[in-house]
Amino acid sequence: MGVRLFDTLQGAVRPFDSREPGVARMYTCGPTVYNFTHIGHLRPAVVADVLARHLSLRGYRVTWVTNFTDIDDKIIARAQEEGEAPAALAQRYIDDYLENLAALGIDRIERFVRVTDHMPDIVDMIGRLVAGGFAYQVDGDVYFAVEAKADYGKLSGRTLGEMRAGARVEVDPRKRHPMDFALWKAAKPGEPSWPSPWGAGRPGWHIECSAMSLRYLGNGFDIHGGGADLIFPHHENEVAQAEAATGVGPFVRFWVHNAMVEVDREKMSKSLGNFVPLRDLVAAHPGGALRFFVLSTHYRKPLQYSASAIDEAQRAWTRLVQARAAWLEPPGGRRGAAGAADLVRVETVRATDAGEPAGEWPSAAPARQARPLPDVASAAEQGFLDALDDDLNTAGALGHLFELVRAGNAALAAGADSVQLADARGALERCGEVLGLWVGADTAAGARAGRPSDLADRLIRLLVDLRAEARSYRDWTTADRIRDGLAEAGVSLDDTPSGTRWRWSEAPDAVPGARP
RNA sequence: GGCGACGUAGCCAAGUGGCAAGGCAAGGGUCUGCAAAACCCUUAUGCGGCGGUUCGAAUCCGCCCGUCGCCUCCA
Repeated sequence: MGVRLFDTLQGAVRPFDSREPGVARMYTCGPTVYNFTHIGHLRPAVVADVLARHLSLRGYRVTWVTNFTDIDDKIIARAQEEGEAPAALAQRYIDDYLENLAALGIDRIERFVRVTDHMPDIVDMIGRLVAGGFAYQVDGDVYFAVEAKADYGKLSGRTLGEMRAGARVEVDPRKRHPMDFALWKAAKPGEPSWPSPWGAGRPGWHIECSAMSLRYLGNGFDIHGGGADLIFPHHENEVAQAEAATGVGPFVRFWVHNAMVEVDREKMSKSLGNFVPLRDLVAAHPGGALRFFVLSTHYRKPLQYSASAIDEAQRAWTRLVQARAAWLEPPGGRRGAAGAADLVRVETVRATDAGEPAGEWPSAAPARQARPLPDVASAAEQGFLDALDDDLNTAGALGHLFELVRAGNAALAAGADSVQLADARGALERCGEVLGLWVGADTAAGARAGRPSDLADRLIRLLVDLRAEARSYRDWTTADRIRDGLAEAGVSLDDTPSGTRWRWSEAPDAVPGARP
């Protein structure tokens, strides 16, 4: 079927086709770095990361560029409040953002670009706009003339006449049209500035993304992503600038926008002050669990944030992680080969895709039927990938993943060993990897505690063996003491008919030393 | 006022013309020395409301109610 994506400009899902076959070029708008990153910034990054991973899987070489807006009015204002240089303040929050990306396994970004590193590109582009009659100079400022671009408003689906100019901000009387926006702002005394033909100043907000995306990805690149709150005016203005400057459209083939993260049914945002710093969440939850939370809702629907919603997501995520661990190393090791095939047939109520007579509606639910686990696994993986193809339907994809988990766990409970579970385990591993769910799953607790994991593994194994010995003598006091002590140290034990398996507890609170 | 999303179980959430996925929570059972984990069973004759189209509607159309976003801070 191929990948299909919703494009904001056309307002519909359509098949993804890139400018150059086999290559997908993507630009996402990063944060303005004047405050801590919150989960609202995380959402577009996770969505783009999954999109990048999925496109790679579907055979595209993915180039992904994202930016930092590291100079603007808010940064200057904050820096003055804090008595700090704007560049230093920006760097602090860039570091915060990068740390959070790393904690979440967002590792497909090929290039981070900063406004302050691209002044020549920006000045050059503004110059072209002025020369082309799309921009004009007033004092030391340069404005884009929206009336010079006949299709202005096409991305956000509105016309100049429909907009209430000045509804929230007083209109600058020097502008020719109220909607005209700044490309270049003259520097006030004491502000950072860069030279330009119009005098010392700094770029307006929108021009940077046009200039940098054109430089690194070329005109007509494939995907431009970001939060839905950027559609107007930011992306609208980007389109206008870029198409005015290049004279050739379209600037971007697919505009991909995620809906907002909300708190108490209100958008989370830095300006409303209702945000939770991402670093706090990262300290308390594995990256994979946070990704699960974001991906459990389709990216074009609002996502309600709450602490309990995160906890619920982590519990669900833990189910995936535990299945993955259990299938790799069932405690009993090898089993006899006799009757092995029966162990991996699992009950399933899902109707098979084949077998329904065409043109006839089934009148009753199909009877339960046993299917070989490898078949269930490949069907689940297929369903998972089809869901991602369908405009990145991650919530639907997760449904398929849990069906696979139930089938695999059932086989495991019936006595299947790691060899018999290999297909299911492989499918689970691959699917989870596309969503980046295994971040923090393996050694989360151990690594946080800063313990050499080899040593910890050996000591824990020793205690588990001692407990097994105590249990064989029916010495329940000693056995329970070991189990309780390990639990306190963040290690959970799973007794099964064929032996005991241990794992790091997913609750970081239980791990001494996990927090600084 | 304009433009655009959205409303599915106690909660979260897929599904966009033909059997209402999945998860969390809850209850019951199996397993266990007791637990935990895992497994099995149960939980929406109904998808915000009212009309309409259709053999058939959560899905298409109309009206209404409600929530959210954008209309130069924003991911």
